[in-house]
Amino acid sequence: MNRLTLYNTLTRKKETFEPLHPPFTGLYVCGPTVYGDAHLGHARPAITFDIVYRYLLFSGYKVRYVRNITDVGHLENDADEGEDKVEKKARLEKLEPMELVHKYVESYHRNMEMLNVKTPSIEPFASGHIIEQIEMIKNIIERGFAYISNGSVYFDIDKYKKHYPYGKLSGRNTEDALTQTRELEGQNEKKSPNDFALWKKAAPEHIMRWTSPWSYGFPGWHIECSAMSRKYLGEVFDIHGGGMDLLFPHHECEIAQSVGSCGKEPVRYWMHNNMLTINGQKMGKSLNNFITLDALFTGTHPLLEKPYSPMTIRFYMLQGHYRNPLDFSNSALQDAEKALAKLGNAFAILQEMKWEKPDAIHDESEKRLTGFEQECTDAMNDDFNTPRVIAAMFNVTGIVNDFRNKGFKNGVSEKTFDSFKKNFIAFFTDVLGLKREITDANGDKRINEMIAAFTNAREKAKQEKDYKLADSLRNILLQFGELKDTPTGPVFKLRIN
RNA sequence: GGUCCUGUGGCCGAGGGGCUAGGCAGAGGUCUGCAAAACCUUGUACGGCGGUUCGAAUCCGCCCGGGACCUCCA
Repeated sequence: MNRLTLYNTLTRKKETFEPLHPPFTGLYVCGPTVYGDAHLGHARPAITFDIVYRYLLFSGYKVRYVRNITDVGHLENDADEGEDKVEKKARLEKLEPMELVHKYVESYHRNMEMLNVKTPSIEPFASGHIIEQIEMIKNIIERGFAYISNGSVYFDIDKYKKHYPYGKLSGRNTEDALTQTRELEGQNEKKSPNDFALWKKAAPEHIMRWTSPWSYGFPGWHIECSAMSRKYLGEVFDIHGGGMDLLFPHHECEIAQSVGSCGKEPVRYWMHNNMLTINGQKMGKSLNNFITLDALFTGTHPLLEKPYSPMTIRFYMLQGHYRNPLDFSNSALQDAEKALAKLGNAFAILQEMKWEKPDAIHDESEKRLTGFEQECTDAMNDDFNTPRVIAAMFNVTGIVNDFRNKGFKNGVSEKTFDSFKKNFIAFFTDVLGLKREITDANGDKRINEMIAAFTNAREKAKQEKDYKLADSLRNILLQFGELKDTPTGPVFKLRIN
């Protein structure tokens, strides 16, 4: 049996994955705070953990995948002061907070679907779990790790540190943080600047607020993940994922909250994806280089030379390892676009290919196709190494193309071919979640007729050696898809997206 | 300043003490009305200086460069 290993941020080592209750396993990933359109930065963790989810399923696990939506409590800055992000944006857009949340959740879902990111098993909203959050805060207070101050509740880091280690995930100690922390206004409610809010008393103008034992208010930013992961995955669960930027303070606080409320370490394997840069530069609001996914797909951002399809983005991200930084540039994306087209071409050929009895078995091909599955699973088992899976796939495209071009004269055995075909298709579609964006136009009869009219007209022009007309007809067709002249006649495939 | 990551051929990116990564571009070729596409063949490499070792791109030290978090960001 192949063993999956993954890099655990908690131990800074690759570890063998052993779920608590096999074959069941729980995966929790920090989803977006929905106050704007999803951008490239949201795509990376979504795709990274989509791969984790897909591969766990592929490996036979029964996975419960929880990815939350944060729609309350995430403040404009992390000093536990400032405005709620959702509420501020709602005011700017003149919408009810719930209306704004709905709008951006829809947009997020649409983008994720385009990227072929599978829907999680559960997608809980922070605002839908206020009661669970209040209960958890009560637990923390009962166990003495939080205090009430002016209607707000804060986590008591100093007290917690007397019993449990704080900072073990992010590898930092609070003494350093203390000396580095700036003086921030409104921190007088806290005993120590390291303390963080579990519950905030709402100002009178605050719309999003709920009743609680302490005040009419709202939950702090970190507590929703602790409360919801516990509710759906239990006090201790297998994998928690998110972006590296969430390591501190968000995930560190999650651990403190869970341990503070029940004494148990909540997460067995912490996984973090690395960040993105654009043209070698950090993606930041002040730099105005945040590219929304919609802008990317339509090519409307000034930094973009052209639109890039969702599959190009997905493929590009999978060409790099999730724990390394990834730089976005026009040339890199255009390279990826071409590479994916090539791989997709081999995939399409293979999909339609049937085994034929070869004159002779070609040992080298036989060997490589037989080893293909192992290469792919070895790569995936090694901390979800998608770049190596992709390399393994490119390594066999030559063989596939050879079969197509030269037939099976130097072929492989039926058993080898069938199992290879099955595996290639499985890794392409199920594990990597790729799909071709070019398709046979077999859905709409009228469109097929129109395409046939164009291709037939071009063939006629070619026969009459009216190449000028033939080329202009081809140019028209190329605007809508892919046209290939094959020995058996032209084949047109419509582009979707 | 603190904590951590990283430096691979023209470019992007895996690997990680001796065993071909892969892609894009470049060069040559097949096909073709031409072109494109597709396909085939093919260089160039591990930031610098020391050390460990029979052997280092891979381990260790120092130096130089890039980045992340510590402030809103996925």
